Amino acid sequence: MQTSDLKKAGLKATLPRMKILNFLESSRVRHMSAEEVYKAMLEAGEDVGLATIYRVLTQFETAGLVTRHHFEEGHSVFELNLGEHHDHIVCVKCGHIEEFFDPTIEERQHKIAEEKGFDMTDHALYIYGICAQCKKEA
Amino acid sequence: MQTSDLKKAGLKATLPRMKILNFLESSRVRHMSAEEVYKAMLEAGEDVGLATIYRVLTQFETAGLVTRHHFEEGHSVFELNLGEHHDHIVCVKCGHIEEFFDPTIEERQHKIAEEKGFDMTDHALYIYGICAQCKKEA
DNA sequence: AAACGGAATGAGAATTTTTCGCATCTTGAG
DNA sequence: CTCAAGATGCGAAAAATTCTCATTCCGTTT
Repeated sequence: MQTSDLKKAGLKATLPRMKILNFLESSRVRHMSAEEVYKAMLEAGEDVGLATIYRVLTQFETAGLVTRHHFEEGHSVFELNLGEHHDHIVCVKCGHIEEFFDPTIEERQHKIAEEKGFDMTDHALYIYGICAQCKKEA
Repeated sequence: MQTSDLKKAGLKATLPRMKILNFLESSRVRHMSAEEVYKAMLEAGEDVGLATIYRVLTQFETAGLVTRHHFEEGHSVFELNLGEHHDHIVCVKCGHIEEFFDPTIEERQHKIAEEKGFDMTDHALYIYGICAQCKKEA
């Protein structure tokens, strides 16, 4: 990451913002709550206040750097945007998440929004189920 | 509604549960938060505790009488099940909700779950946008 | 129809998640 | 280097939801 990435997004390049963006880019976990980001960063020795994590993640979302998801857990989950849009299939047993992209569905969604007279701004598709691993273990 | 509806769902037919089911069936608003149900029932003279509303709506969800949605507002929204599955397109300006059903999307979803090795238990598709009315007003 | 046991309710306390207020500190412009 | 605007940190405050536990209700058994 670079300070220029933040500036391009219209955000001042402050230390906490750099640290958070940095952390998201280096994290192998792609979907995290604000709390999880906070704790993981603490463990990594980066002490950024929880309120700041919330504020910055919301700014990142507005700037399009990050996507906020509302899974079924009662809190927001954030994911760094890596360019390509995709949807999610979530295991209701173990929380395992896989991503997919389906052009047919995308196209139908646009058509539906159009038919209903909406200007689509966003969309979210979540498939819930039991993953292969959990099926085996059951 | 009948006490038998609750019994069929495996729930004891208590007065609060009857009142809530009754209320949902008679409400013209189809998507409501627990808080909204609570307040609307109060105004209608039905005093059921908020904690009970939460408990009962969760039980109804488990029993399949009701569906819980996670829109972008940070709280759960409940909808009485009327048989046919459908998805939602939500106006991000005024909160207006329309429902739709698209067989092509449904089919693709099943196929995707299968490909990924999941047993699909549920799925949720939300399209967000600006509705025709709000576009006019802007 | 009276009695009983287990489950359900109500009210408020407690949790959890997220936002706010404000004093202090940084960033970026000049 | 200086300064103002904006950002951060911390704790308080909100908002959403769950929990605790004493009391009440439901359905079954006498």
